[in-house]
Amino acid sequence: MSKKKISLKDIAQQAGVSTALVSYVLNGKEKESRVGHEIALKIKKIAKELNYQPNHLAKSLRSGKTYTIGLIIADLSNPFFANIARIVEDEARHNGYTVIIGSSDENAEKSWDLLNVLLNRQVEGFIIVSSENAENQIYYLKEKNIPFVLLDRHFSEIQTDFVTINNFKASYDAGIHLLQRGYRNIGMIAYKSQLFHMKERIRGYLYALKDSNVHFHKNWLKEVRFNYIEKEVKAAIDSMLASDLPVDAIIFATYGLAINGLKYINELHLKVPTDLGIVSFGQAEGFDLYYCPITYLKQPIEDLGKTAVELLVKKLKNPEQGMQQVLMEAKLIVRESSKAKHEL
Amino acid sequence: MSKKKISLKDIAQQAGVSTALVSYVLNGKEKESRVGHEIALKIKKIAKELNYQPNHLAKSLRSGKTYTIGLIIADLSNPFFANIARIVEDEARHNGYTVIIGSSDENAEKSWDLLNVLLNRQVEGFIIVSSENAENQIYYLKEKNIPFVLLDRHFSEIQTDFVTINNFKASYDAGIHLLQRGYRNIGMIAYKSQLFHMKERIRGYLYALKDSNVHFHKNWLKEVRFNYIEKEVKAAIDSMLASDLPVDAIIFATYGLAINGLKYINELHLKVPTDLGIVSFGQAEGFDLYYCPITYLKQPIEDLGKTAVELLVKKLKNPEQGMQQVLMEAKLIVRESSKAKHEL
DNA sequence: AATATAGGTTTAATCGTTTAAACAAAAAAT
DNA sequence: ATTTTTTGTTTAAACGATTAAACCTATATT
Repeated sequence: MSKKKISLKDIAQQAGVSTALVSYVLNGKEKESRVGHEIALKIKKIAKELNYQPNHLAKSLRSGKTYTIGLIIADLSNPFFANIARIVEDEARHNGYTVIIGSSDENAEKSWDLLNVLLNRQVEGFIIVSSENAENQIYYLKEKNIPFVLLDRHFSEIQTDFVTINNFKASYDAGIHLLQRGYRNIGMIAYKSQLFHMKERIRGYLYALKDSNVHFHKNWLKEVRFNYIEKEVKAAIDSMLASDLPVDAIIFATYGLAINGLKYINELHLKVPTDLGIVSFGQAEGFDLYYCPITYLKQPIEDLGKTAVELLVKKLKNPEQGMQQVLMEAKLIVRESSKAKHEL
Repeated sequence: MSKKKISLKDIAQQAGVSTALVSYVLNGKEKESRVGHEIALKIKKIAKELNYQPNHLAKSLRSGKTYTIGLIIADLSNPFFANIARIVEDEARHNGYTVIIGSSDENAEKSWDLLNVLLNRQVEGFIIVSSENAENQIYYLKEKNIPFVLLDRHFSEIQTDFVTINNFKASYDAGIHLLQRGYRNIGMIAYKSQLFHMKERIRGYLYALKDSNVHFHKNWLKEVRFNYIEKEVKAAIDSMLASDLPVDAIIFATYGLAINGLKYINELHLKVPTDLGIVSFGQAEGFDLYYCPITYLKQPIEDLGKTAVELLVKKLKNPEQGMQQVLMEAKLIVRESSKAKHEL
């Protein structure tokens, strides 16, 4: 049934010429290589007839270029990242690259695994949404001079190419927004993480309070562990509310935290925004479904993904390309959950 | 900085032997090939020292096996599919396979593109969450004898391997559930689609009514177009409610439909489940966030993904492997949105 | 007429592996 | 002391493509 794969040789045989000619013609080098017009036509015809599909492996082996990039995603089950993956794959393909995606599931060890599998596969470069404790992997890539671009998350202490949003500003904006709307005791729930973007989100929050002369109460900031998210978010909220200076608004540093937090807020029969104002990072349909649409920081997903590909491709085409770092703005989408206090 | 890649040849040189020996040793064939014990150790040591990483391209070219499978996903931005992708990638890697993922975005043409790119890349087989109108692609693969497994969606008129849930039964269960809870005028919003799983969901719904001797009112079933989902879902709901036999419950045939529908139901200030009982296919955090947790059909995501890989790998290892078709059960997770009428 | 140039095609090396087959030397069997 | 067997190693072809170089032949230039 399935006839064997057609190779250059098969075409050459049918046409009664050497494989060299076939290669020249099929790669559009008939001019430079002065292939006879007749024979060129014949070769093309036969190639079409046999439905010739070049073997990418052979091409790559010979040329040293695989036109493949590795995409390591911290958590593919997160819709934000899944969307990024979709964009990256699409954009890369339009640039002639194929993407191999792996989800590290926020686990540095798995990330190493993936990195090695992909390197074995001769990927030319990486786009990485890094997980925590993966610094060594980044250093490794740097040392080996393997091109890569960090996406969404980067490390302040390692000089690399990256594309992220300005997390400090985004968080700062969120804080200022709530303050302007009349909220005073603003809490933040973030992940306990060494990752720079998370620290920036916290820093932005703190500066918003500071710049507004609101005295920060240490009980307002909660850092929960990824692996205990459900339990610890609950505890965080309990604690924030039980304090002598209970919060009247919460900023969630990620979409996942918000989901957990809002669920618990429902359980407690607290009303948003009457009892608690809410702003969250990330976006997802879930926020639209909440009885009170959530104010959130919208990240330019498409732009982030496309730019990451663009930078990487630029670097692959030109190894001399200098460091490229892009910061984008997140946009605060204001909705019901942060309604002005005086309107409540 | 980055020293050139280490090849078998380099190791052979250092050890003062031929590449053949190195290959034997590094592939654990020292026994069969009677390699000297001493030299074997030496080779291993050098390989480790130089941190030798085999070139997968060369291996594949020579052996004809790429240990790569293509995963074509109808819509990677859908969390359900993103999760499937994550599972498939993980499971495949544990079986020694690498996955190249592409999102067809419910577009048959893009799906063709992907298919060809992946075939060029010499993938050994496919796992496909098919989009509509992709029958020709399936026939193509069959004709070419290229192994593949359809996942989540399959075509009733094409004999293929597949792994899906029993959509008829799931939908039937949802219908019966609502009827038992006292709802009488049950509507369904589905996609207008030739895809078998969608037809099955509709069929299950209709049979649930029939078997319960509830007369089906043609205004209760709405099929909306994917590309006009927002507008048409609204129109569907309006129409269902305006009818002389207005619905008191709705089954959404997919997660995406539910999101849109629930948003609109909020806009209309209708209360779930008092005004409208709800059951939906699919799962996502969004459902938990709704003021009234949504009753939904939970699909065994992990099982689906793993089984698809399993079937494909089995087929790759043994081309004689006969047709494999697996139907799994979706589980109805009962929550507030379908509360018994008499308890309201 | 001898030489240079252009036109058209083939040869052969190469990329990094694998592996059947050939080869050589030592050990065992005659 | 031969022959056979075993053990250890190398050779070389193959996978499917690319491409510099070599090679013809015919025409143009001197």
